[in-house]
Amino acid sequence: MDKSYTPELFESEIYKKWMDKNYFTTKPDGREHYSIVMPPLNVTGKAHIGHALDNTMQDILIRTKRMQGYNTLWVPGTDHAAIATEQVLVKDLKRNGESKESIGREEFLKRGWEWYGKYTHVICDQLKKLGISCDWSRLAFTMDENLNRAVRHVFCQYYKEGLIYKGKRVVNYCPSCKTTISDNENVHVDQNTYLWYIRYPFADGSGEVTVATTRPETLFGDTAVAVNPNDARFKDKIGKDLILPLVNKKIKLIADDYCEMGFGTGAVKITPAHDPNDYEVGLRHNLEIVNVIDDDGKLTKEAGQFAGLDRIEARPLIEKAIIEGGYLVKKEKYKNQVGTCERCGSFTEPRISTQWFVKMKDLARPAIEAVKTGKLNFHPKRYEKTYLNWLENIQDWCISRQIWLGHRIPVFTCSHGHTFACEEYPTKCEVCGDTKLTQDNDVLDTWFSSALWPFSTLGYPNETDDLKYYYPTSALVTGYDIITFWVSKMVFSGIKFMGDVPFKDVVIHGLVRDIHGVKMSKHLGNGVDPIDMINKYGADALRLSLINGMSAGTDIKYGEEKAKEAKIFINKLYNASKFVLQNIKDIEIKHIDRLVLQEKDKWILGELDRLIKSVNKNIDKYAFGVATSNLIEFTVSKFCDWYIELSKVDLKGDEEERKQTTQNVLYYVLTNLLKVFHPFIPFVTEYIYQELPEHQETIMYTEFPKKVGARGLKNNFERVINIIRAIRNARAEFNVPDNKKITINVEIERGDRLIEENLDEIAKLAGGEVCQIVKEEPTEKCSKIICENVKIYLPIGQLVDSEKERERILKEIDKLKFEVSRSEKMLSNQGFISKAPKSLVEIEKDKLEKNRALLEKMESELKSL
RNA sequence: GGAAGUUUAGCUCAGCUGGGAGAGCAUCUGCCUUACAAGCAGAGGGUCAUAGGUUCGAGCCCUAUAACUUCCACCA
Repeated sequence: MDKSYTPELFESEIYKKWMDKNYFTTKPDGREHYSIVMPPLNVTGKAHIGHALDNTMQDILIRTKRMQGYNTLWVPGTDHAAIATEQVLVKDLKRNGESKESIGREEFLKRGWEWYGKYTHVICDQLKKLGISCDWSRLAFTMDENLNRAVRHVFCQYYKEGLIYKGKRVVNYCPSCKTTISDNENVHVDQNTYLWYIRYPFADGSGEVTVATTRPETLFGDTAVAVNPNDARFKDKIGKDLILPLVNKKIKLIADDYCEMGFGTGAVKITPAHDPNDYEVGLRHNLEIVNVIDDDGKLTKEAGQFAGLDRIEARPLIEKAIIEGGYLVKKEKYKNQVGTCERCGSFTEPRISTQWFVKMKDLARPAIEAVKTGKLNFHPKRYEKTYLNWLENIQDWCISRQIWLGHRIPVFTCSHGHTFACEEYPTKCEVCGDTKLTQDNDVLDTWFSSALWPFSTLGYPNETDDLKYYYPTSALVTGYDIITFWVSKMVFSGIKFMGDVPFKDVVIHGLVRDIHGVKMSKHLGNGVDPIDMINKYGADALRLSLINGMSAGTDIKYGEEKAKEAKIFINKLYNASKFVLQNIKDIEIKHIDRLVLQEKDKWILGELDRLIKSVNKNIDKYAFGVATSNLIEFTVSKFCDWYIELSKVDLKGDEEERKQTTQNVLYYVLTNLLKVFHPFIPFVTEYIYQELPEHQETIMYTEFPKKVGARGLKNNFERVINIIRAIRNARAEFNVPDNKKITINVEIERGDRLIEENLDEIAKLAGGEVCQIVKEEPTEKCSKIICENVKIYLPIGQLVDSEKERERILKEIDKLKFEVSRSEKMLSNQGFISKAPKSLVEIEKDKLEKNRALLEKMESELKSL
């Protein structure tokens, strides 16, 4: 082993070995399965730190379950991320003076495939560096032919059942991406703008109505003004004609409940083409629908002189015209929220258009039930609310997108106007046999294919063995940001097409933010590149730094510092392992139960047992952060700080049996520690494991420890630890430098074998030349400590300052007095005696007794000073 | 407008079914002790956001308040 921990020397080599040996691949067999499908990675660009977190969590589960003997399948995959990819491609074309239209749909798709082919391996290679143990032989892509088939199959199924329909709706439209986007992708941002109050005069000259708007440019699309039917101010005016400013068109004043009486001016302009509510109003009142914004976000000819102008640039010009026409009543500052496109950030426009929809109500119901009945569980549970709230208020799902990349809607129309959906490309019309067919131009929302992910990747719609065996999957690990986007869609799709939930547990994690808690973004340049971290600190360090201290479902503040810290810890583990290995060369490995264990051995094994139980429990609870902090705590504060130091006594001693026991315990503890650590930091644990005597081919397939296989571990070795601590404390207090070895004299009660057997250990760890038993206080000047029923005399010569000694004892006495009075108070409380658990009362009584005795001793010490 | 989360040491955060406030980093002191100076030993540092309540007992449970964060939502 190298002198210090250098992950770059072995990580990629180990990964290659794992891959070469096909350790990650699996197929159905007789065992119980544990399966996860990886949230598909976007093939745009590179892995970010969130991917690292998400996949590390999955890997922890998979590796643990694999070691526990399950048949573990982890399906990796990528997503075509249509809108984002299309944007990149279009930009590329533009650079070469080309466009989508100029090269045509077929050629464009070809380039898309080329692009995917080129970049898929980039992100996969990055994840491989992370050490994740998914079955790469099953790498799926949402656009693969078999997944395509699943999409078409599902679409047609919906279509046949009448769950898919084409309809007119006001939907969010991004003029920059030139496509419809879903409500989810429409991000509301605060905006400081104005509210324009505009006067709409009655046609007959009998006054006017003032309306307020934040979007004056939509005025050209107004086809009515609405007031509340109960509003006394307008009651007698309802039905009269108003003159639409600038256009000079007559529109009616209508009454509709949608208009709230107390709000604004009491009158609202109705623009059915550009506002979903107005559209509803329009339907009720049979209003004309006038579209004033075109595909490019420019005003249409309806806007007269403003036609062809960008809708936002036109705003001040329209304002000017309104003022000049004498229509502006006032303009006031106003804060509101506007929709922006999640991908490109430009303002979206609500626009009436014809789109494909999935009827959601019936699909949502069983998905809601699944959570309510506990078939599907969120971890942490509070995210059920997000999920339920969304499903319970579900709107029909707009699934059509006006782009080219993606799954083209499998709906065909013949020249006679017959329309039908078809799974495979049809040769003739289903109705009339006409062979002149055209396919719908739109493609499906990316989430339509992602919704099928848990079963499409397992072979659906074929009834494959994989599907029978691995579905439903065991857990889904993802961020809370896509619960509504994705998780909910998988659930209702799974229930609908597979008859069962797609997974039993949904494990939610938070977002990785920068160290100040700000969302990482390219724009701010505050992102931490996981590959950078791996290169600098190793994959294990990156993994550990992301997981350690993480608490379920909450955001993580992350900075490079954390990876550095993690590496420092792993270095510690590495060095401890090196120490063990150096000291167990050529030993005969014995089963732990066959050894004659000393008290310190029992102590560390007892601690190990507690650790193993805790790690098992916390992995089951998906509390990985707790598991790692227990692991680290054990490694540093139990194993390294104490046991390894203690072991040196026997390793260097001349009692062969003791030495062998110690060696075996070291071996046993390290082996088990590596195993329980393996799911979290797979590389270094494999690396060290391979150095151990009697190792197997890989640590990956060793049994995950459940408990320590030795009996009678309970003991009170802690006494020795406390004594050592007390001596160290006293030394520090009297400024005895660590390199000054002293004689430690202990006066013990008769038959205190624990102390008798650990004199060398006490000497070694407390900076003693020697630790010896005395019958009474030595004659030379000593500092005296009472601890754990042992009197300790430290002959530290001139350094003993009787004033200091007195202070020290007084401090001790104060503490004891406080403790005693605390116990007395508790025990004199009738409520406590009668209501608290008996064991607790007993413990308190014991404490009181002990502390009283100790206090007495200390006080007599003080007197003797 | 609705909902959720957070508030604990200078910083980043743990804290189990309620039973004596914890870790890491930072700071200070002493040590290059034969696994590790990327280290070891020791120390200081907290009105657990505020105010009530339940309880023998509250960081933890309940109610209200404040600040911050996030998600959802079509109010001109």
